Amino acid sequence: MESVTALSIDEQLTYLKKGLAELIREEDLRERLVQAKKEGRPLRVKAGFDPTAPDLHLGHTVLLRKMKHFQDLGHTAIFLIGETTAIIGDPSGRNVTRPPMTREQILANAETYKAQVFKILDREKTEVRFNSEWLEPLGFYDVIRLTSHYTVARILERDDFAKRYKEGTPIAVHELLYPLAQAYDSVMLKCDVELGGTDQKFNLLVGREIQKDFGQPPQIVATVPILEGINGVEKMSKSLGNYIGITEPPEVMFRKVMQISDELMYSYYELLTDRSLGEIGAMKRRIAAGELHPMQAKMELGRIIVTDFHSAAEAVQAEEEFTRVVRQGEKPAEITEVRIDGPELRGLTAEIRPSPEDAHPIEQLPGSPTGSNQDEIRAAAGLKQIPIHTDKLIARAGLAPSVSEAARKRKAGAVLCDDKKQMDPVLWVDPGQSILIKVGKNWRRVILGDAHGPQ
RNA sequence: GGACGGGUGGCCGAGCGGCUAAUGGCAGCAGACUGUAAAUCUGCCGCCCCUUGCGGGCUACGGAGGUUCGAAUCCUCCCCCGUCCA
Repeated sequence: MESVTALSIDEQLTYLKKGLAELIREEDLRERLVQAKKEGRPLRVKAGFDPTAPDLHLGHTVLLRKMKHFQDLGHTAIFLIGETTAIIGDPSGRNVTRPPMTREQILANAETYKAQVFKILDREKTEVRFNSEWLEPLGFYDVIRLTSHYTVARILERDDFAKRYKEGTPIAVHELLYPLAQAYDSVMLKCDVELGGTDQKFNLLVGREIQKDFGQPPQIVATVPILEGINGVEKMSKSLGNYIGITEPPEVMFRKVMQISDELMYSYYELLTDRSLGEIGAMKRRIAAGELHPMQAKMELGRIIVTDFHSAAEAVQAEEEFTRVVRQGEKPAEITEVRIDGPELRGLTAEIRPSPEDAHPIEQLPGSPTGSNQDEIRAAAGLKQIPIHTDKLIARAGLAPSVSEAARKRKAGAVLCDDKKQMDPVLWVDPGQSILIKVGKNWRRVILGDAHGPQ
C-alpha cells in the first residue's frame, strides 16, 4: 500500500469514500487532508467499540476496514474501548437494561479484541485507548459542566429517543448522557475524524458540537452501513446468532457465507471486500444475464473472506470441504469426537421391558426384525449389545441442547446413526464401538467405553 | 401526592375461572425441493422421566398471599412501566 501515500488529494478522497454511507462534510475532510499533508501530521481517526461482546464478527470489520483505509494513507487509527460508556450501554435499540459488567470482564474482552483487530489494522499506526482514562476521574461538577453544553430538546432529536419518548417507553436519564460521554471522548482524543455505523450518526454529530464548545475544530463524521446478519433480517450480532466471527474456523466461515441469500451477497461484496462498485455491478449483470451462476459468485466471496482471516490455502481447503460435504453429502474431514466412558454409558442405558404383544421369548420369533436379527448379528459378531437412549446420547454428544430437543429432532427424521436414519428411541450398541451420528448439519463421532468393564 | 391504563413464552401480541404449555405473527429448528440462495410445502418450537403411548412429573403468564374442586384469568398487598393532574 506504500503507493497509496503518493495519491493526490482527490484520489485519497475517493479511496476513503468507498463504502461510506455518509460523510459529513466532504469539504471538511478534503481540507483536513490538505492540512495534514502540509503539516506532515497524521489525522486522528477514532472508532469506539463496546467491550460487552468478547468476539468480533464481520459486522465490526466493516468499520475496521475503513479505519485501515485511513491507515493506508498514513493516518492514526484510535481503537477506543468504551469501558465507562459500556456501563450506560448505548440505548440504541429498545432494551434499556444491560447487565453491569465487572472490570475484569471488560479488560478480558478488551484483550480478546486486541488479539483480533490486528488481523485488519496496522499495529504500528493504531492507538488502543480506554475511555475510563478520562471519564472515571470526572467529578459531578465536571459532569454538570459537560451536560450544560447540550440541551434536552437536542438530545431528544435522536431518532430512537424521539420514538421511545413518543411511544411512552421509558428512557432513563443516564441514557441521555451517552452521546455526551462519547462526544467528550472526541474532545479528549482531539479527533479529526470519527467513524461509526449509520446508527451512530447522532452520537458522532454531537461530538462535533461539543468539540466546538471546547475550542476544537469539529471532527469529520463518516458512517458505514450496518452489515446485515447471515439471515438477512437484522444487523449482524452475536447475540442474535446471525454472525460470522472472525476467529471462526475456515470451513465454518465458508459455510456461513454460502448460507447468505443472493441478494445479501452483493452488500457483503461491497462492505467486506476490496471489489469496486463497478466490478460488483458487472458481476450483478452477468448473473442476471445467466452468464454467471450466483453460487459461483458466492463461493468466490467465501474464498475472499476466508483468505482475509486465514489464508488462501485454507480458503481453498474450506471450499473443497464445502463441495464435498455439503454438495456431495459426504462426511466432513474432521468430525468432533466425544468419548463416553463405561460408567457414564451405563447412565444412558435403556431398560427393555417386553410389551404385551411380545410376550413370547424372542427366540420363538425368528422373523422378527427388531428382536432376533439383532440377536443373530450380535451372536455372529460375538458381541453383547446393550440398548441405550438415542435422545440422551444425542444430547450428551452436544448435538442437541436438551433431551427433549433431541427427541424432537429424532422424530423429525433428522438423526442419522452410522448413515442410517434413526427413528427408534432405543439404539443398540456394542460397548467399545464408535458411532457416527449426524443431526441436521452437524456430525459427531461418539466413542463408547465398555459398560461392562471395571471403569 | 392524586386519577387512570398496563406488566403473558426469544420478540410482538391474543386470552380474562376449567377443553390453556397457553390463538396468531416474527425469529428459530428439522424434513422435502434446491445452489445448505430465494420462494414454496410439511412437521416441530419449556424442562425432565418411562423404549413406543390422545403417558407421567415439574416449571411458566411482574412478585407474595388469598378465594375456588380448579386461576394467566377473581380478590388483597407489594414491585415495575406509562399517561394525565399537582
